[in-house]
Amino acid sequence: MSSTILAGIDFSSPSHLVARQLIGVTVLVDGVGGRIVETEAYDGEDPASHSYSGPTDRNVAMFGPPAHAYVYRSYGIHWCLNFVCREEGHGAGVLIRALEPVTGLETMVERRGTTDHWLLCSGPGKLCQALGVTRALNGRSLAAAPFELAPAPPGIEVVSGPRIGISKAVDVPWRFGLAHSRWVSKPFR
DNA sequence: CTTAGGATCGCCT
DNA sequence: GGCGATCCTAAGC
Repeated sequence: MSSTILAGIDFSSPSHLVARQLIGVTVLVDGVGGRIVETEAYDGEDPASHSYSGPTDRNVAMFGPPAHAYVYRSYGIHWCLNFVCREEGHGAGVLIRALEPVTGLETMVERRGTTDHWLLCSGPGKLCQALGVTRALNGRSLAAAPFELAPAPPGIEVVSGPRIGISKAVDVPWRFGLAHSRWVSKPFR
């Protein structure tokens, strides 16, 4: 079996721990990407999670091996990227909500149709468009191309708060962000 | 500044 | 038929 440790993170850990550790990690897709500044954790026992009611055709990747991608379509329009974590079969993952764009700026601008760098990756749907993430990457290993992960630098300061855009478990503080970052989808308070 | 509506797919009741 | 782990645009205050 493949290792669940990537970029210095043990993806077999509970989702909220992985979500916190992912802040500051660099993620590239085909060489385009940046530094993760915002994540949200979801868990198999979590009413707000897609995996709460068990596997379906859409969410089956969440029940597969950790350190793999779960990509789903949101509101019929956007793609959203998750990193599967916890032990296999549990159905947990971390939603990647925002990046600080670092590499491949020209490609992101072209894909997003805006030259405003603040709008390139400041939301789960936006960053998938900027990085070219689609269903084609669903279930793929994060340890292999086109994915490329690099560890976070030491001394990262992480803040947390309630998750965005959900109607269940609204008070669970499983949204994590890089402190003071201007690249998040919405400010923390 | 805030609020409202449309786009449109997969899963639910 | 309804409702999302969203985003964009337009209109109102």
